[in-house]
Amino acid sequence: MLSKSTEYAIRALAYIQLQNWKGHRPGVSEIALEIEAPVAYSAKIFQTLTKHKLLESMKGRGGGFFFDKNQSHLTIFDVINVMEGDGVFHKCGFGLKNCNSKNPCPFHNEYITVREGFYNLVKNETIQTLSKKIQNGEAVLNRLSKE
Amino acid sequence: MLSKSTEYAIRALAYIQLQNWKGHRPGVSEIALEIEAPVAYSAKIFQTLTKHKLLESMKGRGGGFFFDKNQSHLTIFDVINVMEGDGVFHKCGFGLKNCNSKNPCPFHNEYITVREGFYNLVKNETIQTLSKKIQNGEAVLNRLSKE
DNA sequence: ATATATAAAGACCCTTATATCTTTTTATAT
DNA sequence: ATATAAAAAGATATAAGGGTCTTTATATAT
Repeated sequence: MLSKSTEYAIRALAYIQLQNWKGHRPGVSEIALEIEAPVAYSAKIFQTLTKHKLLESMKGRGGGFFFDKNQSHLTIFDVINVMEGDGVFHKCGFGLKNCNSKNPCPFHNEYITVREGFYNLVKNETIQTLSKKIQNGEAVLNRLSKE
Repeated sequence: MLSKSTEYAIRALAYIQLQNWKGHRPGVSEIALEIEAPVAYSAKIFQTLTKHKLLESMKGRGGGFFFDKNQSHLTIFDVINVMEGDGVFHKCGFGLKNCNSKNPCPFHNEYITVREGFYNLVKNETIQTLSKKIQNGEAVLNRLSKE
C-alpha cells in the first residue's frame, strides 16, 4: 500500500516526536536503529522531510531532528504526499485514465469507498496522535519496544 | 494500490470475457490495443496468467485467449495474487514485522478496516461480474468505449 | 583555534518492475 | 507439404525504488 520509504518516514517521525517530548533530539543513527532501517537511506529520507519542512534539523555536535514548535500536528497524509505524492488518493483502481462517476470503471463505487476510507484515516491521524498512543501504551512502534 | 501489471491483467481479462461471450477469441495485439497496454508486455502478462491457469490459450492460426468453460468465476483477488502476491492483504500499514492485535501498531485497527474493505471488494468481484456490468452499460472498460 | 560530532549533498550501485525484441513452437488453411 | 498466423519462451533494455559511500558544511566542546 505504502512505499517502504514512506513506512520508514512515518516510523521515524513518530520516534522523533516521542524523543522530543522527552526533551531529546535524536540523530540519524539512533533513529535508524530504532526503526530498523538502513542508516544511510534513513538520512536521505530525513533530508527529504526537512527540505519539505515537515521536520527541522540541526547540524553539528548535539544536533539532530526535531519538530517546529508552531507546527503542532503533522498528518500522515502530508507525509505520504511528500514521500510518494497523492496519486493513490486520485487514481482509478483499474488504472483507467478518465474514470469518474459519469464514466465509471467496473468497480468505481466500491473502490472509491475503500480509497476514501484510507484517505480519511491518513487525513485524521497525525504523527502526534500516533505518538500519543505509543506513549500511553496503547500501541507499539516496533517489536523491540515490548521487550 | 495495484501494480501496473495487475491493472493491465484485470482490464485484459474483462475484455477477453466480453469477447468470449460474443463467441470471439481475441489475440495479444487486439487485446493490447483495446486496453491501451504495450503489446509485448501484454503478451508476457498473458503468459503468466495462462501458466497459472487463470486463462486458456490456443496457438496457431485462429488462436487466442479464452476462459475455461468449467471455471465460471475468477475473482479479482486471484488475479492480484498471481500477479503480485497477497502481501497487501496481510501487511501492516506501518511496515512493522510483527504487528497484530496483541502488539498493535498505532493505526492497527483503523488500517485493518480499510484493508479488509479492499479484501472483501476483490474477493467478491469477479472478472465475470465486472464484464457483466460493462455489457449492461453500467460501466466502461476504457475511454474509447464511449466514443 | 582546533577537534569532534553531526546533517546535507552528491555520486554511485543493486534490485525489481516495466518494456522490447528475437526466436521457437504449434495450430490452421491452402 | 507448405505457408501463414498465432502464442510461448528467452534474452535484453530501461526506469524507478531502495540502498551505500564519500565529501562538504555547520555547530559545539575543549
